[in-house]
Amino acid sequence: METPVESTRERLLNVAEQRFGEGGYEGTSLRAITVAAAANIAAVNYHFGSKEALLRAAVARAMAPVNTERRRRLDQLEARGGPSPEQLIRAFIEPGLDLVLRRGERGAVVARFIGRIAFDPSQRIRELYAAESDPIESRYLAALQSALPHASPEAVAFGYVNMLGLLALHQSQALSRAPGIDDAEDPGKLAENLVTFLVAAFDRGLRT
Amino acid sequence: METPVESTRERLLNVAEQRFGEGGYEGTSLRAITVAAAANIAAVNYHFGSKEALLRAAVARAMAPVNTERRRRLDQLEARGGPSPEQLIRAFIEPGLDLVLRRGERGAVVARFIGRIAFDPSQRIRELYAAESDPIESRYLAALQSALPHASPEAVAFGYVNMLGLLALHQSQALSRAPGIDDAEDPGKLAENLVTFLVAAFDRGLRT
DNA sequence: CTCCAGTTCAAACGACCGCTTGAACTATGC
DNA sequence: GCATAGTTCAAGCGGTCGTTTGAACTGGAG
Repeated sequence: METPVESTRERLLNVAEQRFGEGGYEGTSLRAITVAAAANIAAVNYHFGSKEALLRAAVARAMAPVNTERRRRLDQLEARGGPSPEQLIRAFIEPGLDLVLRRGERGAVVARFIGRIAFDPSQRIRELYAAESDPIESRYLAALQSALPHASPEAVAFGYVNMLGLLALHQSQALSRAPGIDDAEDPGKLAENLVTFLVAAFDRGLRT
Repeated sequence: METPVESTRERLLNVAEQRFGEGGYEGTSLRAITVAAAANIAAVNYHFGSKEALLRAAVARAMAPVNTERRRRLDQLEARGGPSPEQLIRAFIEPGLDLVLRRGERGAVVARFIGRIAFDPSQRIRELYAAESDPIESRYLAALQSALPHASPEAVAFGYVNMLGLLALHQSQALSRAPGIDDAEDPGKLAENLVTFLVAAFDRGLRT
């Protein structure tokens, strides 16, 4: 059996990250969420205040473990000194794919939610995601720069946004329509493929 | 002065690709489009039939020159025989960035529109884009496979979707919030950076 | 001038949107 | 038993959505 009792607030967050991940922010109505969560519409405004506040809470909850794991890995790598590009890329990618995709059905839902919100059509929504991941961004950029001393800051930043984008893309599962690709088959294999792809690009694909 | 006469139909398409590119499909209302196009709301249903049909027409019109150029380049490369991965990547990326970004303000609008629609939250919308680019997809996959005989079909497909995704990402200008990145500064330079990045990834970043 | 197909228009349709209200329910502390 | 704070509820608010309607306008053909 599932958890016997789940608060209305938790049910709303769970359904919100599922529906927002499927249809985006604009494409998902509060009514659709509350019906699926067996809650009253007013419950959203009672517990969160507004639709956007519900999204904000869902993003914060979903990102928290990913951010924590990334911080932990960065701390660990920096303590040992001089991490390689591959180690840094792993420390960024794996918490986003592994940690989240390995948690079964719910993990995939969370991953898709994060990936979808990160590149939502609305800039307002994207900034909401960015605010949640910004604190670690500068740390990664600095660490990558140290690991790639021959690359210009612009080149490092270019590689970073590409890494961020590709991760979000695979998280959102928006490209599963592509031929011969079955992302969710083995998350670990996907993570390995993505890391290999990015390591090669960082190593030899950045203009000075 | 601008073009003196522009049909209602053309004005609707122009404004549609601008607004859809800014706010996404769900986030843009027909009223916002028709007001900006100085047209009546009913004109949309008269000329196209529905909101989705307007989007479909806008996607078709925006993709047409890109597809044509990609086909032309593929024909040319295959006529000469045995194109390299870099040549194939250029033949895919440059029509999407160059050809479209070099056309000034309107070009950037078209690019953002295409990039945004390609990864819209709604699967229905994404398929609408996919239908427009599918015909060439299989040609690219086959050509890439020939150029990378050591890579498995899965690896080639993986590289292809990453290429597609990164192109869409840079077209959509969704990552301009990132630090030190100014995509639109020099589209040619962006194209070069992206090609270099992808060539390295394809050359050494694909698992067998 | 008349006609007519093509196009544009103001107005309204029903449906759905996010959000609010005020009452009803629930559980805990006294 | 009773008050009280926390939570849920049905109902409805004003507003916007995509779409439709039927009339008005337009310009060229006969």
